[in-house]
Amino acid sequence: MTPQRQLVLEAVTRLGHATPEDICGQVQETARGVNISTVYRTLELLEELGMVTHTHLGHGAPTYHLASQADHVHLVCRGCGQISEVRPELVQGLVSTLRDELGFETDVRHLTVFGRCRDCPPEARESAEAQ
Amino acid sequence: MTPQRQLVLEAVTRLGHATPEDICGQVQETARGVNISTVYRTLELLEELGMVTHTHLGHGAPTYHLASQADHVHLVCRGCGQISEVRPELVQGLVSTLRDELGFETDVRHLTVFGRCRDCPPEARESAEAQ
DNA sequence: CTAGATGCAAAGAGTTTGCAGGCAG
DNA sequence: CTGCCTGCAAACTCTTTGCATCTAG
Repeated sequence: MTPQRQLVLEAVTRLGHATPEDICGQVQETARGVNISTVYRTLELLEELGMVTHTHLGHGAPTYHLASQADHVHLVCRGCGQISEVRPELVQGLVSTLRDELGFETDVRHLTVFGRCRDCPPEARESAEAQ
Repeated sequence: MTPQRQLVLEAVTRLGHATPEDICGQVQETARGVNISTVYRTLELLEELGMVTHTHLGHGAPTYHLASQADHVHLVCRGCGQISEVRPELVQGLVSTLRDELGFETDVRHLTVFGRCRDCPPEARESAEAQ
C-alpha cells in the first residue's frame, strides 16, 4: 500500500460517486505529481481487492464508491439528471425473482435504473442527456 | 428519410443488440461509402424520433435496438459475458415500487442488470469483464 | 437557390500500454 | 539485486464536430 494508493482510497472515500478524473484531482491536492494512469491502475487494483466498486451513471466516465458505502441502487433521472440512492431492499423482489427463476445472482451495487423522477414531466426533452 | 437512414434502420432491425460500428458494417454491405459519423448522426435522430433505443451492455460501445423490439430487460453475466433478455414482467415489482414510493418512472427498456448466471461460480475471476 | 444530409478528416473524451527510472525488501 | 510501482508519453477506442460538397425540393 503505497502513498499514492492510500490517497486514491481516501479520495474515493471522501468523494463518493467520483470519476477517475475527479479522484485524480482530489489526490493531486495532496500530492501534485500523481498521474491519471496511476489512478486508473490503483482503481483497478482496489476493485479486484473488493475495496471499491464502480457503476455507470450516464454516458461518460464511470463513478467509483467504497465497496462498504456502495450498498444502494442508483436512480438516474433523464429529465433533470438528478442521481438518487435508494435502499437495496427496493430491489429485493427483483433479485429474488431472478435468483429463483433463472439462478441469476444480481450485483445490486452496480445496478443503475434510468427513468424520470417525480418532478420531471414525461415529455420533457433530455436536458441532462443521462444515459 | 434518405437511403442511408433507411439502411441504418434496416441494419438495427436485422442485427438487434448492435453497436454503431456493427451497424456501420452492416450498412456498408449495401452502400460501401457510408461513413460512421452518418451512422452516429442517424442513430441520434432515430432515437429522438423514438424509433430506436440503446442500452449499455458492458464497458464498450452501447448497443441499439428497434424501440418496438426493445421491450425486455437485459441480464449480463460477468463470468461468461452471456447476455440474456428477460420478460419485463420480472421487473414489474421494482417498477411499481419506485413509482409508488418515489414517483419515479423507470425506463425498463434501458435497464441492464449485471451479475452472475447460474453456470458461473461466484468466485470465478472476470473472464468477460462485462461492466 | 436553399436547406438539410453526407463524407472526410481532425479533434475530443476516456482509457490503456510500453518503457525507463525509482524505491523497498 | 530484484521486483513492484510510478510518471510520462504514446496509442487506442469511441464519439463528436467543422467544413466543403452534394442533392432534393
